Amino acid sequence: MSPSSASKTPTIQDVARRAGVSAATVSRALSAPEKVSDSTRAKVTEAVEATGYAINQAARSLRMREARTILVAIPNMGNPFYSTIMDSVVREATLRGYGVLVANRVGNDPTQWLRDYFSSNRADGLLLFDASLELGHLPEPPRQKGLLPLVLSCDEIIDGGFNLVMTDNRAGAERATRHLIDQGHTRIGHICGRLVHQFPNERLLGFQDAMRKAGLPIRQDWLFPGDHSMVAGVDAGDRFLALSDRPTALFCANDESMIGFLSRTRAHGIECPRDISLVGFDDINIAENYWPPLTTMRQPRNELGRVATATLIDILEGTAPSGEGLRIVLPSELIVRSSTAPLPATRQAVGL
Amino acid sequence: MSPSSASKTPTIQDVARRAGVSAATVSRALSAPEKVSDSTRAKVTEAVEATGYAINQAARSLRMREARTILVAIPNMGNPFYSTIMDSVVREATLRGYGVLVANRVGNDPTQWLRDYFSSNRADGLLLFDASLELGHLPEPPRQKGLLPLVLSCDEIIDGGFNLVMTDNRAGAERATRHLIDQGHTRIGHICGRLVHQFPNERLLGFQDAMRKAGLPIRQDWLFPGDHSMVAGVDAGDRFLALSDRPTALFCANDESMIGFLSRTRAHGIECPRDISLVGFDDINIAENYWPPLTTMRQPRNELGRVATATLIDILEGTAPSGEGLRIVLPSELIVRSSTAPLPATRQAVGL
DNA sequence: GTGAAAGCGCTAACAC
DNA sequence: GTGTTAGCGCTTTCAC
Repeated sequence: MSPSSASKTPTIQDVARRAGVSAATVSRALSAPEKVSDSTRAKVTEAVEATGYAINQAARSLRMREARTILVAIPNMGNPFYSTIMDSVVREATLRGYGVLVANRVGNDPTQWLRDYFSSNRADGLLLFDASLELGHLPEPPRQKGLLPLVLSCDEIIDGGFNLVMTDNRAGAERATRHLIDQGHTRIGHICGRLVHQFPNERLLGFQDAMRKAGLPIRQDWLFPGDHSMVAGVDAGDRFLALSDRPTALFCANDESMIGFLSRTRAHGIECPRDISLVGFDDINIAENYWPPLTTMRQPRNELGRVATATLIDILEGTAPSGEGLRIVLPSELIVRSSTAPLPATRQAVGL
Repeated sequence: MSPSSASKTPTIQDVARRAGVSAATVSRALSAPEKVSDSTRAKVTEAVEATGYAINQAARSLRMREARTILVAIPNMGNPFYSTIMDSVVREATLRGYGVLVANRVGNDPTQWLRDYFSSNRADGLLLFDASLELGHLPEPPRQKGLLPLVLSCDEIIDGGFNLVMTDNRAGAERATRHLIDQGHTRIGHICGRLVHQFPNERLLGFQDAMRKAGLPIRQDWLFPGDHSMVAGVDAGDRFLALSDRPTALFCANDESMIGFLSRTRAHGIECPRDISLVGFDDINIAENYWPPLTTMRQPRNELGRVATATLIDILEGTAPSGEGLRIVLPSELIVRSSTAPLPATRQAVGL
């Protein structure tokens, strides 16, 4: 395979020598083909193939002061919702010639661990999944050189200055809740997502919107705290079981907490949708094959990942529309399966 | 924040100037503190903090000919099994000072996409999850300079030369099947994992081991083809439903295909474990909260990710035991939940 | 359209 | 122990 006797990986010099041109010309032929004559380009192309040359990214990064790499920060990689997004992120980034680095928070300085990636020239931009974890700690101003955060897919409310790509959480939550109302339910509760400093997030707001518009009361004891995890759903199930006066339907901030709730309550004889109707959010892979199949708001995860990545790279390359507090909102979609059912007329009559 | 008026990110020269030493000394103080006097070290430390210096990885990589980065190749990132492993991979790598790059296959040359990462000096080593996708295409010899593959968590059978970190798939599969046998089942089938070139994989082998030892027949029409996906499980469900003579229990190559199977067959009135007992493999997060809660072989996913990463880095740094066809096998564990039940005596009596 | 030369920030010989 | 020097492989003026 290796053409020359030297076992080193070929450099641009090797290509240049073989093509009978200078290294500068090879560089140009590769990154700006139009600046080079046809014959030269052909010679270089041949030489590249013959030598098996691949660019040394480290050298390029050093010289160009850019890593051609984006950093993806995920709070909880095990979450199936995020892991699916990752797929489209990596795909889009690869297509555009960017590498994808993954970061976990390690250590206890919430600022430093992200910052280091940039100051050490390892990444040019940041894709932050789920704002709750880090947003408050991000260095100011957020858009300082080399730190271009792009937040996506959070249901928290983000104050300006950050570039966002997200689903229409509030409208989606309202749609989900309305589905319950349309089915005749009036006694409706909510398993909440993460609340930052007790502030309502977008999905809670959407839930409230729907309830208010329908003239339905929002009962505090039917508002279950949560954090998008399955155990939060299990906890909500416990609280539900302890209730003397129970709702007949629940809007869950995401599918995982819904699954936790279902699992716990079913173990205590509560049947869904016979005894309780549930709508979730996300439409994770398993939603369709759970029992019962989950009614849920589908987020366009592939689009989310693709658009966020494309936008970030556009910003990095200076081709983004503006780069100033961009806000791209993608629509969600109600997927009706079997975890919701009309409230039986009998129960409706007696006010249950 | 920025101490000097220049807005550039500080270099090692800035630190040197501030500490009143040479750049070489700063470099030494940082990477080999024992080679430098106490007082110098103190001055350098102070200067680093004052300037907010962070090393430029691109420059370091260029100079050292190593990227301090590992590449993780995952065939299907959406799979909850893999995404959980990723978490421990990133954690361990970060602890050891390595970055984690994620790769997806893009384009159609199965060799090139991985190779490029190394020849371009972007990654020093490879963590290959699931061998089926790429192993046959990996360049030979596999352990050529700069290409140190480490394969983990595949249930395929890998011929030597690769470094493996994996679960005891064969023994685990045998254990799972034995659990079914212990419950009185004799009519047992299997939803297969990926078969490479029709060769039995380790889990199929383990299934066969258990059946053979128990003197039970392995029926071809109860061996359902699969690929670890949920739809494969759904397909298996269809085949099962079409059977005139059905097994009473199934060992599923993984939890996801088990879930697909459950979902499809339940929609047709088959109740688990009343009508069929099922054991899976993996113990994915949702296994506990599925309905019924899944009996399954737990893989030590965190350990898998941690050990694989640690081993890879050990190899890269030359501190691994050998680096020659290493094979680390981690134990799996039977988790009994509710998807399996003893075969009712009545059905047993009539040979069902 | 192409080449020569400089330099990105770092580390490793080699002096002292 | 510490400084000086060279050079990793690339891109980019600046000449021609």
